Amino acid sequence: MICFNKTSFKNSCQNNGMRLFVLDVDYVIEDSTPVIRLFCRNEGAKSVVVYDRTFEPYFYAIAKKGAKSVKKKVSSVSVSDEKGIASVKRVETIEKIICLKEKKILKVFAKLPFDVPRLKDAVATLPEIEGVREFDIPFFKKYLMDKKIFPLSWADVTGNVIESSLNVDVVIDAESVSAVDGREYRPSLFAFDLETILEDGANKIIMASVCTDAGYKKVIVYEKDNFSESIHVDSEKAVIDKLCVLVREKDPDFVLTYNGDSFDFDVLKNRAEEYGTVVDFGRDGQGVKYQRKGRINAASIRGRVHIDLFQFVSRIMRTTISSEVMSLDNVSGELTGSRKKDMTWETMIESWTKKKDLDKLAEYCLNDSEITVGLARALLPNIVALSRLTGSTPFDTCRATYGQLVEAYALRRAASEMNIAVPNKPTQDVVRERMEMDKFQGAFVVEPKPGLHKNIALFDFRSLYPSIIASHNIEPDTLNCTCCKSKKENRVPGTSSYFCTKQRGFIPRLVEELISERIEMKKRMKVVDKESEEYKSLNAKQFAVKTLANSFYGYLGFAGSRWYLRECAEAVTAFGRHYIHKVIEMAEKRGLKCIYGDTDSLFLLIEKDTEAVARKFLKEVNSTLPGIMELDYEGTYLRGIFVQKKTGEGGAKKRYALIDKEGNVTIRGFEKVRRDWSKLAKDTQEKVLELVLSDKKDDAVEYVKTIVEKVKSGKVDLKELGIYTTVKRDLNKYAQIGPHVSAAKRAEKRGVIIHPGTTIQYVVTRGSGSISDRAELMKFAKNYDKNYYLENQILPAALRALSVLGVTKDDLLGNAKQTGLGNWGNATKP
DNA sequence: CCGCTACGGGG
DNA sequence: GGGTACGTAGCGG
Repeated sequence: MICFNKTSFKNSCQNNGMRLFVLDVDYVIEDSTPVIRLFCRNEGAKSVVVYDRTFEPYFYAIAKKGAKSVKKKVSSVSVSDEKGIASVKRVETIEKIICLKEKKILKVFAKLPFDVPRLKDAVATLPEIEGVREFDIPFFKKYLMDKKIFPLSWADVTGNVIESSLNVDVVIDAESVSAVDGREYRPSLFAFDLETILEDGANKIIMASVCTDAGYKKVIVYEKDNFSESIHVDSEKAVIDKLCVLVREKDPDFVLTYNGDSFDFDVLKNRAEEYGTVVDFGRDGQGVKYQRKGRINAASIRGRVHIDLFQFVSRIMRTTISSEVMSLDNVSGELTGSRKKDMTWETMIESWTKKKDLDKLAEYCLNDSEITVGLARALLPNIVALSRLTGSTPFDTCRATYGQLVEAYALRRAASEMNIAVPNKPTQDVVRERMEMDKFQGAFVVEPKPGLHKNIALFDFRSLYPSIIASHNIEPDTLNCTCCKSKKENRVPGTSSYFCTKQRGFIPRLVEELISERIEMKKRMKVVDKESEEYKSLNAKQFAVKTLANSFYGYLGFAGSRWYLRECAEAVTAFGRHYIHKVIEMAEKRGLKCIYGDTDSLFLLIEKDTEAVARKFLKEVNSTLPGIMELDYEGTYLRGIFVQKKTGEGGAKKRYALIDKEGNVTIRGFEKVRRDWSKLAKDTQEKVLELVLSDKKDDAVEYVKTIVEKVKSGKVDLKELGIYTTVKRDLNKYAQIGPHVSAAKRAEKRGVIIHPGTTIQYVVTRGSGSISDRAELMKFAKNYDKNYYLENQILPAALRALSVLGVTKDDLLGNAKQTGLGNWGNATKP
């Protein structure tokens, strides 16, 4: 522990209060009392934990009209079951807003957070009670809301220093805790990464690397190597122990991983258990804890924040990132420009089993940690801004879905600012019911006019759905109100529903505020130096605000939502279709053809004076749009290929490729980066798109022909034809035998051991039977099935881009009388 | 068409 | 633990 003068701290804390930066929050039970723990840094970057014993669990109960002596009855409620006895501690009468109206309701206190869900059932079943509220909000969240404390912001704390077993500089027993402004504090960062090898069904640790934002970089290894940054220890166990020592020594606020929740921490925990040791990264000596969060287990470290960047990327950034695969290599390459070191998985295994080039392996391992720190620098401003905006801890923010962001924000604003008793979460049955309902009509899509187009202007509505929610006052409580019944205003297009025009709804109010805040931020950003800290922080804030505003529409139609109403979500898309129709109509009146439109964007063909005509059109459209609705002109593309991609419902989905004046190529919706396609197919498709966009269709066809010839000749390197998949379970537990399982099973018969978690690479070989019958692991493949690779890989990938230009399979095959390679299907019969 | 299964990232 | 929460492509029936 760092040497620290507790006496001076004590004086300061009692007299003036301490200013503390809040990193994380939880609670424990001590002497049958809930104790909130705030994990903080003070202004001198010392680690401080605040104990707050003053916060009591409670929920609300709403009495029926005319019910008598309700308060007394509720006060005497008590539950006794196998979990023990729980009694209502006390009851207060307070005023809260429910469905836009102020009401007197009961605030029912309990002794323990755990008692709340039990007591609320007992209270809810009383004949005098109409309903119960706010029993379903985690205790620590309720604390943050009621105290108006925001994570990653400052709090003023007074109290007494106490002794504790926690591994921190000081612990305070708080008398008061309140939010306060403070300077920017940058949490310290510590990334780590493991390299492992699968042995006897377990992932064993080969080495671990660490990298801090202060520039400390090391690799912990237990085999000899000459890498300059290696720390040598004598066993796998020693790697774990040394890693823990480094974490405690560097004492970081944030521990960073890429997929640590489901990989690195999982491996660490399993190996530590094997050796009877503990992954002691935290401040309580308890090791890593797993918190179930839906599908994943979130690895949490008491007193530090484990940020799993993969979680944040795959949940929140996914729509912002153009790569379809959210691997560290792709994501880091796109966001920071640095990619992973080139090392195939096979090389890695070979390096380890043969103990050769271990220096390179160590260097590769260290690079992963360095890249993770770099990626964190790019992403943390967004995580921080979202935490501050929604009031969620960074631990929760980086693992949140869009729905959870909205819920956290709305809960905060409603409960702690607007005195609203928030609606309950739906029960499982209600969620299921909502999900089983028929899908409602979604956005308007103009089917792409397939083909290669020139001089394309792109327009889109600025924040279409948020603007609609705000402009038309859309939320459950304003739908079909009694006060606006006789009016014709604010009707949902194509329906008889309407939204109130007299009383502002809670959700439209929040959304409108978010939109106008963002406009202010954007304005400020225009006059601020782009390299400045202010600009970067504004950019992160406007991203947070935009993300949140855009999520409200989804939340209105999300089955798990507290503010769900199908009619509201339907109304939003109905207004959306109405507006985009209107713009297309205006374009067509002016002779501008719409070649593709989706939800809020449209591509118009403008043959001559593209820019000038586009700007004039924009001005005309905007003069007709109501309120805050606005169309933007995004720019012009020289050429674009548009393709139809049939999906089950709703027709065409985004699939197009564009090239602008500078030669920048944008590709959307093609499968160029999916790993279940062979490299040859992906490369072919990319090359074809590039050639077509450069107006070289004939060259593209010729190019594919050369590839086809190469495939037919049998001379393609098998490495180009491998298809990757992961074997997820024991091979005998698969009910459905796909090609990869089949290949793995065959390999097993030849003595290869394949455990769950192994990524295999297979090739479809020549012979008879189904594709599964002929799939072989790369290392056993002697040849390849020309027919399969043409039919299922090269031709579909190439035609995806070329068929819209009238190119057929026969064109690519060079002639129409292919007989030697089997059945080509009916579609291509001459 | 529906219903079930497998998958994501990591090594 | 103020309970336990994904979304979807792809295939077989």
